[in-house]
Amino acid sequence: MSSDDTVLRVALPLPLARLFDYRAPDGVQVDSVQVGARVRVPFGPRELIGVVAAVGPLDAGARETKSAVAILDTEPLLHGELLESLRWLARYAHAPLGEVLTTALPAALRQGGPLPETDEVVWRLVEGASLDKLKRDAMPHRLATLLAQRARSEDELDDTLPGWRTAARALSTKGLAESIRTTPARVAGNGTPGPALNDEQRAAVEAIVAHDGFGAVLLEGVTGSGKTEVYLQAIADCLARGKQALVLVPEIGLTPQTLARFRTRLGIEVHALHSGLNDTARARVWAAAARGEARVIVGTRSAVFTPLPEAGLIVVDEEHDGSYKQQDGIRYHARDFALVRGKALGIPVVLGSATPSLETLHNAQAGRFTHVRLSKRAGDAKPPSVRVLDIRKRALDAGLSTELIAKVRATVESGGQVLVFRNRRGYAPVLLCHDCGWSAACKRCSTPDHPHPMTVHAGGRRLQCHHCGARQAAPMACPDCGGLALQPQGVGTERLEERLIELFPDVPVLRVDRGSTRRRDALESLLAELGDRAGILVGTQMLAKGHDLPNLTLVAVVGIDEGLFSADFRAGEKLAQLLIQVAGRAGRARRAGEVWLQTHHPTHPLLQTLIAGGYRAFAEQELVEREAAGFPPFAHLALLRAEAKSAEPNTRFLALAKACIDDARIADVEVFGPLPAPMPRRAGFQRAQLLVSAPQRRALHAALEAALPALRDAPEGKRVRWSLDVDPVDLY
DNA sequence: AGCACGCCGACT
DNA sequence: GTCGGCGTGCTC
Repeated sequence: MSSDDTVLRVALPLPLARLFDYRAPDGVQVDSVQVGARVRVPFGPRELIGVVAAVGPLDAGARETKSAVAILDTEPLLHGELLESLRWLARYAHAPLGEVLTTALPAALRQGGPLPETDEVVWRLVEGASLDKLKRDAMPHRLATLLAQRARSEDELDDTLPGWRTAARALSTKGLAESIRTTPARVAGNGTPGPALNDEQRAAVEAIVAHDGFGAVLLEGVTGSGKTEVYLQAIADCLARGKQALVLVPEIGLTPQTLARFRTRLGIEVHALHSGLNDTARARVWAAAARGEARVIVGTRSAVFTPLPEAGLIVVDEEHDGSYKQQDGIRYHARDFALVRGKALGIPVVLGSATPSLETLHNAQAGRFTHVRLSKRAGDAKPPSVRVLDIRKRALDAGLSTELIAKVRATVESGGQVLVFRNRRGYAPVLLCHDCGWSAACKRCSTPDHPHPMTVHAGGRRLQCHHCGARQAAPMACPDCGGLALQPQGVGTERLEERLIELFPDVPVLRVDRGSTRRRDALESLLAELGDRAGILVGTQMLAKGHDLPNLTLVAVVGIDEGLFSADFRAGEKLAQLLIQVAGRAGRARRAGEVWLQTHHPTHPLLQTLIAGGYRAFAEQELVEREAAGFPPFAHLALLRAEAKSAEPNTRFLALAKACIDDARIADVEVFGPLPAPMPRRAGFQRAQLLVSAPQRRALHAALEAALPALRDAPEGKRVRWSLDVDPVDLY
């Protein structure tokens, strides 16, 4: 075949489920273009950056074929395992490859930028440099003294001597110091040895490093049992074998403390990937990983797309955490994709949690995962005692019972710290008119049947919708009856904070939620400021993990009752995980911890099971119920969502989808709906959904595969915004 | 997803 | 008389 008939099949960043064919640019041999290289191509009136997905013969019936403008990579940017895993993801999510690649690549590379240089710039003193002329303890002198010990990289200097650059320039002008570019050393560094492991931890490390090839290990360890020590030992072993390690952490788990601990213990650079990085920095870490220079990468969800040419281990910390699931665009689950990659790479994948997801527990019980447990808290820390406080018919003060207030008082008076957990931010969840019963609802998120209340903020002066973000001033008088009896109903973190400050004017009261802690390190500095002093923390689930608070002895859980009666089949699992995680904050040091749980439903089965038997007992029972009800992990789900200004296009489109799936006649596939979404209106859009369920993945995918082409072409599909979510986590 | 083309309302 | 609203159709 002549190469005139050979074209590049390019995946473009478009929601179109097909590839586009181009000829090689003028003067470039088609055969020299590699699959996985980026290309700049003309597309209608504009130009796009795509990735060559295949090089192959021109389609027989093809019409015009344009030429690509330029090939951007001589070596493919994506290749081998990562490219194949991403192809798998595109098939699994029923998403166009181009969109998957857009999600997976750092923005700077997606937009056609060059693979960044990853050479380190290292500063050193020139030979025979004399520091005598430098003013003692001035910046140049301090820098020169550091460099006299050994050469240091710019990154290292950023960490150790802020503002060093001016001094470096001065030293350079004086001919005392110079900078050189070097390829980062690949040696495993000299780590600091950690504490001796207990028997369980040692067994866990052995279970991980024993794998020669793929294997999933569920590391189920109670809070404070030292999971991180196990990760660190397994990573050290991985590094010693000359391999790379990838660690995934939840969105709020990537604190400077965590990184510092990894760095000192492993003794080498640890590359962080999180939402705080700019595009350039992100691309640099990606490049360093792709070149095998980055040996340890710690990152949040999207770090699962890091290339690992010399992979040795993947760790998914807090594997049950909801932030691993991407909720828009390509709806991948980082934990599941980590397992896919681990299998393709032939390396172990560690899933760690104190409260494993039911999916993971089920996999472990089915023998697909190795299950290791850490049941003892490290050191002499004891598990916290739990007390359920029945508040039926009790007077409450800003949601707090008299007993609880007394307990808080006793705790802070004895110098301890208290965490008051309330999973509702704002001042109050509802603004109510006591004269006529009117309550403030979000105009854009409410329907006549489903009013969505606006949350009261700023001590009662503002209203805010937590779903669409709408904000407005709180009305002075009731819009319905004109009465002046408007009252905030219920209690949010803001109101709790206000009341606790009044009750305890002598101790610091810190509120920690999305409203108070917008900046990444704000929580850090708040907690650092508090230190070991007596004080009260009020907050949402942001407080549920991370941060060791050794002096925290009382956790007060206030108002989880809404969560006990949610319609979502996963609500119980999420609540149980949250309660265990929050309770785990208490007493991580020598002082024994206590958890006080205020509820109107002390006999609720979830609470009873959780308190009597812990998460384990809850999970066992929940698995039985899920199996009986035919819910995951005993069935596989896909959710087709549709959104439109009015309800009819949604129903039409989803009815067509149902018909398409039914017509495919795949055994055991069930379709539920079209139904209004649990939140039937949001930001002015009517929302509906269709749930597809099958006991086997294969059947589910066959049904979707059969139905999707027709749905993409159908005119009904153009009148709605629709998306498909395979393995949905939230059915909202 | 963009972007162009294409037919109906309030402005210089 | 034009500027611009967003409906629908196409992109190798």
